[in-house]
Amino acid sequence: MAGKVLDLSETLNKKPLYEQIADSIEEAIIYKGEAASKLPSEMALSAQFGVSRTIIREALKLLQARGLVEIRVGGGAFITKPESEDVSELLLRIVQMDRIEDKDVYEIRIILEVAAIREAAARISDKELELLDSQVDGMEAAKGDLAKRVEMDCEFHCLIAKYSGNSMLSLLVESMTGVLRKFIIAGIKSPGGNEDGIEKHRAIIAALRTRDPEAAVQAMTAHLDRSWNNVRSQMSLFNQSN
Amino acid sequence: MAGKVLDLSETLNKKPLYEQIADSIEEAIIYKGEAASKLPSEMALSAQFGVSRTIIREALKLLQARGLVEIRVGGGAFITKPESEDVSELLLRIVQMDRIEDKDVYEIRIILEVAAIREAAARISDKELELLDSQVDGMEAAKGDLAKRVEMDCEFHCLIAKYSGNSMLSLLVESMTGVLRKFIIAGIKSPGGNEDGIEKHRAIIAALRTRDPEAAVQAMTAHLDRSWNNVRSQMSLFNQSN
DNA sequence: CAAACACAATCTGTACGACAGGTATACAGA
DNA sequence: TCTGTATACCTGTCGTACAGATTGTGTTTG
Repeated sequence: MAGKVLDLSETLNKKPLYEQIADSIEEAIIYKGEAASKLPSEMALSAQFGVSRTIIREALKLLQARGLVEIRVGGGAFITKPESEDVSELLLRIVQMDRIEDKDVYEIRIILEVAAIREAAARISDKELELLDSQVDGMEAAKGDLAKRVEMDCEFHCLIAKYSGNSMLSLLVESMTGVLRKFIIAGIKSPGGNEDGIEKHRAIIAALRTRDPEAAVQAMTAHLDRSWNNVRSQMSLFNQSN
Repeated sequence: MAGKVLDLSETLNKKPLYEQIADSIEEAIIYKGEAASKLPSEMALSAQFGVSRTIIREALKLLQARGLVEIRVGGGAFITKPESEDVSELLLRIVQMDRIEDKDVYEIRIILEVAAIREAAARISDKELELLDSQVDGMEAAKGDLAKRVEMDCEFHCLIAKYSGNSMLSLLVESMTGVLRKFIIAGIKSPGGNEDGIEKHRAIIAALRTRDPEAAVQAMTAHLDRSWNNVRSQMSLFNQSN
């Protein structure tokens, strides 16, 4: 009679406290949180949820890995939006652990970027074309600086995806870029790959300028096919000499 | 003169201990770990790395969120491979927080699945065609059980992606399925959507059986276009009545 | 008056100890 | 041989304590 009442909610909530708290905070972030705003301190959250600071910290670690918060030492936890970079990291791990073949990964690049440029060609503005121009100018200027050259190359392709007008497509292309970076580097390092790449990028812009989707697709396909050949030869060389 | 010697290693290692430990364990998992194998206990890791159990626990939380380990109460931490489900969760958060439009998301589905079926048509085996048949049989049998019907529908599309022979494409289609689930549900719930879907799936198999890529693409496109119309009308209804 | 410096409050990082509760293994008994 | 129980092991949770980083404030100085 005087026994404790069975708490069924606890029977179902097998999940440890730190996960429940993490999910609870995540929900609050997604539905009510503004980016860059500061979360209460660990002490405050501890009091607010009625759990120890340990739990709050472990929950924040989960959220940090989910890309939802950024924790600054001595500063606090700030809300951040998960980005394509987070997707890239995750995909990269899967690619490595599942030993997904290079050609399979590169083929996705072709599928996505061809789809992107097809849509971009029909809707790109003059201003956006100019931005692409200056991007290639930057690539040419950074011809000697591999890191910068690579970064601007990646940005070029991401820009086209952005100009497709499809945010999801843009997100995926950006995510794939993180996975593809090693290929892009190999392509630039391959004999003549640096100059050839720049030339092909200009051809892509020229095709876009005609607003003819199929011409743009063809220019992009030509670039990616050539690039893949360069990548393959460069990487097989690397593997042999390694 | 008697000032402390600058410790450059510490200058570079700005990252907190728990992150360093997490990265260290991650590297070990990726390069030397076998799936399902058990990690040392928190106490053992604590001693091994020379840090407190607190740090180990927080590091494990990071790895848990990265999809690299699964922590069982009283059992221990086990190595797991990150899966498409993890990608789905991440993409779903981004889609929600960035308010990416439904049509943009659905369009990616079309792009990926059309690419998948094009490759699958050229290489699918008789046995795989039979498996697709039985999958649709299952969908028909589960016509009344929405949850099961949805799951088998998703599996059907993932199977085709798998039969494309491209692991990366398969991964992305599976990941997108997690994001698209609400659309698939809406499509089935729309008037006639359930039966129509099953019929269209059979048409897809028939097209695949001819091994004609373009015929298969057309069947898939017809299905996805029709489905999208159903989804839109169903979701706008839902939104109005909500 | 303004700028730079110093101090104080706040917050995260890290460590240690303790106990509850879940899991699995090994041993004993039927 | 099978079953059930006891035990060792392991994660979950809590509390305290202190170091180090950051930020804001107030004072001092040019």
